[in-house]
Amino acid sequence: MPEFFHDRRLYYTPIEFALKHIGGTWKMPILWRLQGEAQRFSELKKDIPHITDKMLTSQLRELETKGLVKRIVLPGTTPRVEYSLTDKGKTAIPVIETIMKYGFGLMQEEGIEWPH
Amino acid sequence: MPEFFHDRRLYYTPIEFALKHIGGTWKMPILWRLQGEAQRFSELKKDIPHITDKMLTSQLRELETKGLVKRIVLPGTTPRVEYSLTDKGKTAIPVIETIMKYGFGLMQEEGIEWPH
DNA sequence: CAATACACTTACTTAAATGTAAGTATGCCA
DNA sequence: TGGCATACTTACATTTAAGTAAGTGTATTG
Repeated sequence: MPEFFHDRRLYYTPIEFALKHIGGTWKMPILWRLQGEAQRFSELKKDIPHITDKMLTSQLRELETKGLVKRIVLPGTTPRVEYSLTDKGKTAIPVIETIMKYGFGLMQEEGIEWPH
Repeated sequence: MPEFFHDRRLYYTPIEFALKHIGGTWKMPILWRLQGEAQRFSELKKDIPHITDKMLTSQLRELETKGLVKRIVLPGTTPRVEYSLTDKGKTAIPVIETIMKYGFGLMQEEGIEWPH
């Protein structure tokens, strides 16, 4: 049977497994922003329109749990937390790029404008 | 605002738009099987473990509506229907391949065996 | 001393995706 | 004539993802 259990869940395909890591509304947009420099919670919030505190926190936690993102509490009095990609997280970037380009292509076919 | 309406729905990113076309549990596995030759409903059902009639029908309908799949009723008495990729559908294949390879990579890291 | 910034958490609700089970029309085959 | 195959549809239940609203603790700023 082409299927497997992992972490109390049954997967049918490698695709499903991949999307468990980077799928959903917010994970890819978050990972995408973490290319290059580490970003603070508040910076991610500013950069990703519509995301709520709760979604940003929960998605970052899941990405951390899966080892794609690293969380670093900066020293100091006021809370300051930085998020960055791990090596594992970096391997997702070309995948995201492929999907994003595909999405842009579909948008173009539909005549959808994207504010650049 | 980097966002747009399409078909009564609000999208925030091209990624979301792309996954509306090929996302979910079944769409990519279906599209993947339609590479090469056209496949009959019953062939797809046999090839895709765990998929139900209802899921296969609904996902094929959505893919048809979005123009990725073509549905052809074969002449004859008994119902015989063939599904194949449109040109638009074919552009999804390299994207799926990328995601699938990424999924295999993640599985390997986790030591998950895949019956080949 | 009150207001604000930051990075969260909690409880609850809504919406979307998926699954279960059964039924349908047509015609063929034994 | 009864059972089976094909390609569906329908009604319903469950599961998962996402959203809403409010609150928390610490510390700085005016």
